[in-house]
Amino acid sequence: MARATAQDADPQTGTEPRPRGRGDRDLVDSLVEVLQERISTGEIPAGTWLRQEHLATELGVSRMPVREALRQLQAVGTVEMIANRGARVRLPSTRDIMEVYELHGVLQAHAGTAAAELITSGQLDRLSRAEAMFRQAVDELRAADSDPAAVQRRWHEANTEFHSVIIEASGNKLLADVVESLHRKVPRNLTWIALGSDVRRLERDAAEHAAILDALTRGDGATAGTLLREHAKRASELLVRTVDEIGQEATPARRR
Amino acid sequence: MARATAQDADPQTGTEPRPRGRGDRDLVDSLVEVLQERISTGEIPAGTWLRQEHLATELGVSRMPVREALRQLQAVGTVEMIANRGARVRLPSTRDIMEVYELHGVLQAHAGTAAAELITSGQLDRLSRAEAMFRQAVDELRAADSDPAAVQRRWHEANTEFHSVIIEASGNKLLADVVESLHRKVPRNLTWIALGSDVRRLERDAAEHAAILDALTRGDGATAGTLLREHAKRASELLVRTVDEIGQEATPARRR
DNA sequence: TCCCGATGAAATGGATCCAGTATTGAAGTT
DNA sequence: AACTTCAATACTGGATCCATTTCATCGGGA
Repeated sequence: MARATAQDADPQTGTEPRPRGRGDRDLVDSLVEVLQERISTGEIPAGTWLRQEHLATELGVSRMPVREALRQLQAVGTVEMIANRGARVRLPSTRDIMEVYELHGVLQAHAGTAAAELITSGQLDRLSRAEAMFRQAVDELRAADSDPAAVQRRWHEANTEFHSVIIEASGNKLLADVVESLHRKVPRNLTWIALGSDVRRLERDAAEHAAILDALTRGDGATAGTLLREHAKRASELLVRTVDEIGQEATPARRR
Repeated sequence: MARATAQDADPQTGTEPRPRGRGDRDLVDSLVEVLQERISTGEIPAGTWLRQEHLATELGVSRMPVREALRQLQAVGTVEMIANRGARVRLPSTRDIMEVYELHGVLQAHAGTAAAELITSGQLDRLSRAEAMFRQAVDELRAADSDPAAVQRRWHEANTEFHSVIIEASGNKLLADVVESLHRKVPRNLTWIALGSDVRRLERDAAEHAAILDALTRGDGATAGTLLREHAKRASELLVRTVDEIGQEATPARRR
C-alpha cells in the first residue's frame, strides 16, 4: 500500500501517488468525505472501531490528518470518540431513527409547502425526470432483478434527486445542510435492506412521488406538504421495524 | 503564561496547572466548548482569525489539541478553514440569518404542537417560571436599567429556558441538538444588540410567551404551533434589519 | 475450577519538528 | 511617484516521537 509520506513525495511513487498539489483542497476534508461515504454506504458498518494507524496506511497518509478527520466526524455525530480508546462508528438506536424521520418529515413538509410557490419550470422538469427514473427502477426491480446492486444505485439516486430538488426549490440553502446532517445519522444500506425486501412498498412510494409531483405542479403547497410528511412517516415506521428485526443480532464484529 | 506541556506536568506549575487528570473528559472537547462559547457570546467576533499558536499558549496547551478543536468547529460550521491560511470565525450573512430563523420557526412550531400533548405538569411549571423570569427581566430593564449586562444575562437565560422546555417536552431529543446547531450559527450578542434597543419589542415577546404558555396549558397544540412560528418570524425580521444596519461597517479587525 | 492480579502489547493523545506556502515589507526600476 | 520583484517572516499542515492508558493474556492462589 502506498504510504505517500513526505519522504516519498516524489512524483513516481507508483500506486496512486496522490496529485499532491498542496492546496488543491484540504486533505483532511477529502478524508472526511471518503470515510463518511464508506460509513453511509455501510461498507464500514456501525460499531466498527476506526483505528488511526490502520486508516492512515490504508489511505496513504500519516495518522495526523486521519485524527483531524475523525474529529470532524465526531462533531457531526457520525462517530463517537471514547477517551484513550478511539473512534467508533455510531449505531443509531431505533429511537434515533424515529427522531430522525420525524424531523425529516417536518422539514420535508415545510420544503414542499415553500417549494410550491417558488419552484421553477426547470426544477419541475428535474423532479419529473427523477420521478420517472424512480418508477423505472422499481419496475425493473419487479420484472427481472437483473442486477440488484445497479438497480439499488439508480433507485437511490432517483430518490435522492427527487427530494433534493424539492429542498432546493424551497429556497432555503441551509435546509439542505440540515437534512443532509439528518441523513448522515442513518446509514443508507439500512434503507435499502428495509425497502429492498418489500416491492409493494416501493410501488407505493413511486405512487406517492407522483402525487407529490402533481401537487407541486399545481402549486398546491398544502397538499404537497401533507403528502411529504406522511411519506416520511411511513418510511420511519418501516425503518424502525427493520432495525428492530436486525437489531436482535449482537454488535458487529471488529474491523481488521 | 502557563505552558503546561508534558514536561512540566508536575503538580506545582504555578499558574493554573490544569487538573491534568488524563481522561477527566477529552481535552479537545473542552477546548471546543470554550471556543464555541467565546464565539457565541461575541467575545471573539466574526471574521477573527484563530491563530493556533496564539490559542495554544493562551489556553496552556500545545497546538495539537487546538488544531483538532478547530476541525470540530469547522465541521459544525462555526469557523471556516482556508487551506494554508488558518481558521476564521464565520460571519453569517443576512441570508444565513433568515434561513436559520425560518427553520427555527418550523422546528419550534413542530415542537409546540407535539409538546401540547406530551408536556408534563413539571415542565409546565418550569415554563411558567421561565415566563415570569422573562417578564421580570423586561420590566426591570424598562424601569431603571440598573445593570444592562446582568439583565441581559437573566433575559437570555429565561428565554433559553422557555424554548428549551418546549423542545424537551416535544419528546424528540434530536430536536434539541438540531436547534442548538442552528443557534450556533448566529452569535448571541447579535440577538442582544437587536433586542436591547427595542424595549417595546421585548414587551411584545413577553406577551407572546404568555400566550404560548397559555395555549400549551390548555393543550391547544395548533395555536401553540402557530404562535411559535410567528414568534420566530418576527425575531427573524428584526435580526435581519439589525444585521443590515451594522453590516455597513467593514469586517472586524484582526485578533491580536 | 474459578477468580484475581500482574505483565506486556497496542493504541491513543500530546508535543515537537520540519517542509511548504502565503503575506508583508523593502528595494529597485520604469 | 507608482508598480514590480524579491527576500524575510509568520503560520499552517504533515510527520514523527514519546508518555500514558487500556485491554488481553498469563500465572498464581483460594
